[in-house]
Order: sequence, then C-alpha cells, then structure tokens
Amino acid sequence: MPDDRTTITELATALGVSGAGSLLEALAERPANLDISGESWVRLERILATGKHEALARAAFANGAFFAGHPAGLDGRAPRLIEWSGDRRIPGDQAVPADLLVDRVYMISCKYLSQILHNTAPARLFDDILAPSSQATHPDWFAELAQRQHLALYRSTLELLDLEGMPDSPGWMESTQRAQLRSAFRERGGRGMPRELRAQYDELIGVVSTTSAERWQEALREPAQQERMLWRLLRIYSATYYILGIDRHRTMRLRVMTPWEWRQTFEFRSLKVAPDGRGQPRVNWTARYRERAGGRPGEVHGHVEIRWSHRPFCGPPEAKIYLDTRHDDVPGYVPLDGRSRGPDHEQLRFPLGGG
DNA sequence: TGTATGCGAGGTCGCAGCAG
DNA sequence: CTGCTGCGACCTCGCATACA
Repeated sequence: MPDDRTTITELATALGVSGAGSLLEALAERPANLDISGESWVRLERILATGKHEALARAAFANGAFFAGHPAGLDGRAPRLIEWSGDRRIPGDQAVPADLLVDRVYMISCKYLSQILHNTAPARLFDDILAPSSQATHPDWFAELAQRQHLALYRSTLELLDLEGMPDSPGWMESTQRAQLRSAFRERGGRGMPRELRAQYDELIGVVSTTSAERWQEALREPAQQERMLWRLLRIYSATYYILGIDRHRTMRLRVMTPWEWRQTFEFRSLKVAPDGRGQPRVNWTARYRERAGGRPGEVHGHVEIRWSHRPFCGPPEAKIYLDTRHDDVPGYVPLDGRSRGPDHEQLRFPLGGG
C-alpha cells in the first residue's frame, strides 16, 4: 500500500487526466474511466478530508489536466481508461517507471519532490552499468573495494560500542547481532558515525570513492557504453513517457524521449566520472552533448552516493543516483510548454506550505 | 540578530523474490 | 505460508547561509 502522499498525488493526477472539472467534482462523480477500486476511492476521500496534502493534490490535479489538454499529450481527447499501478508493482526489467497508464498507451510517472533517479546495489551500477542483469546477489561493496579499511572500522566500532560475541567480519553477522549493533548505535545517541571513528571512516570513504570511480570509468571505456549509460541514468527507455510532478521550486511537465529520438536531437560527446568523497563515499558524473540543430553544447550532471541503507554494517551499502541538473535542462526531457486546453494550466509556485 | 530557506546526510518504509 | 533481504522510493533533521 503506497503512503498517503503518493496515493494522493498519483490519484489526483489521474483525476486531472480524466477530464473532471475539479478535484471536488471528480470525487463526487467518480469518473468511470479511472479504473480503481472502491477501497481506493474511500481512501482518497479520507486523505483529502484531512486536508494534509491539499496543495500537493491541487498541483497534481492541475498537472493531469494540463497533460490531458496539451497537444503533446492527449490533446483534448477524452481518455477511455486510466490505470493506476497503485499497490501493484510493474514486473519486468527496465520497466518505464509509470504510475499511470492512459488508454494502454500513455505512460505517466508522477514525481513529487524527488531528485533520485535510481537506488541500486553499487556493483550493478559500477560494474554492470545498470544493464538488465541476472538476479545474482552482489557482494558488500565496502568489503570488496576497501577490505582492510572496512574491517578496521568494524573492529573499532565493536570496541567503541563495547559489543562482545560478534563475528570477526561484519558479513558473518546474524540478524540478531545486526539488531544488537543497531540498538547499540541508537543508545549511544547522535547521528551517523561517532566522532571517535570519523578518521577511520574517512579512510574508507576515500578508498571507496576513488576505486568506485575507477571501476565505473573502466566499464565505460567505449563511447557506445557511455551513451547507453547516460540513457539508463536518465531513465530514457524505448518508449516515450511523461513526467508530471513538482521539484523544489515549480511544476514539472515533461515528455521523455526514446533513444531513437534522442540521437536525432543530440550528439553524444562523453560521460566522465570523478571521485568526490565528502561525508560519505561519492562519485560525480558529467555527460557532454551537442544539440544537432544549432550545434549548442550542453552538460548534464549528477552524483552517486554509496551508503548504508540500514545503519553501519547492517547490510550491504546501496548506490543512490541523483540528478543535479534541473529536469527542464536535461537532454531528452522535453518540457510541455505553451498552451493546453486543460481547465487549469497555470504554472503553480512552490515551495508549498503556509497553510 | 533573529528567522527563513536550501541542501546534504542519516534514516525509514514497503514490495518482490526467494529460501526454509 | 512466513520471514528475510535487496531494492526502490522517499522523509526529515540540522547545519550553513541568505535575508528581513
């Protein structure tokens, strides 16, 4: 079951697409072209009644209505069927991240206040360059790249937290022992790595950042691989889809190109990566390209954080991939500018709040 | 000088697949 | 069937800085 915020943004977007005049009208009418369960309707009403996410709901509805009226969207055609991925998850590799499917053709990804592109096992990014891969489990990236520093930090941690009876290597911990470690961290209070361990953690960060960048660049020797990597980073897939949402400042209404269209529009130049370990292991990435029409060069930036998802040593680390370039400025993300026949096509101002 | 805002880092949660 | 783990998605705290 998605959380309240996700439910309300996705369903309010859907109601905007459905052709209803307003959010309240849509709730009263329950448009037949939106294919959700009675339970979901009740839930939506309940969340809206609290008023908690009202601004988000209005923004999402406006986005849906804009898409329905926009020439590059439904262009005013009435949708016959709107499906919501909702509590399901779309199976398969490299699936377009669609939350809504309109008439089995138009895919919409709802993205509200998020800059994260992916969150994967580090080996899947740096070694397998996000290729659709087997279900093989990946090793602990810290242990693999910085065995000595990883182990040293682990032993110092046990000593500092006064934990006894733990295995010699963090990889051998039982779930009860991981729970013990977690609660020892919690009891100690404070956030993150204790100050006494900071120097050792910094060593680990340095080695992991540098080596991750090296391995990634090694996997990206061929320019063709770099171009594919960029498409995968940016979630450019073989079908076009739409991103409707908001970032920190404003509404986002975009269409995402396919690689075919991307190549017709842009010329790929390079994808470069560089280590940047501050606070936690990090690798920055920068892609250079040129617009075919006019020859204007451009860059798109992002970074990868390699971090424990469930506290230090409690499970292998993950790679969180961020986009640092504004969505509107990403090559392949086409802003849906201009006029829409939708009932509400103003650009809403953000940040939200104040009531 | 107090207050708002942006941003980076640490953290939470739920689903899918799988092993037992 | 049940619990565990990896992964995807996102939250929230608190510090630094800008602003009134």
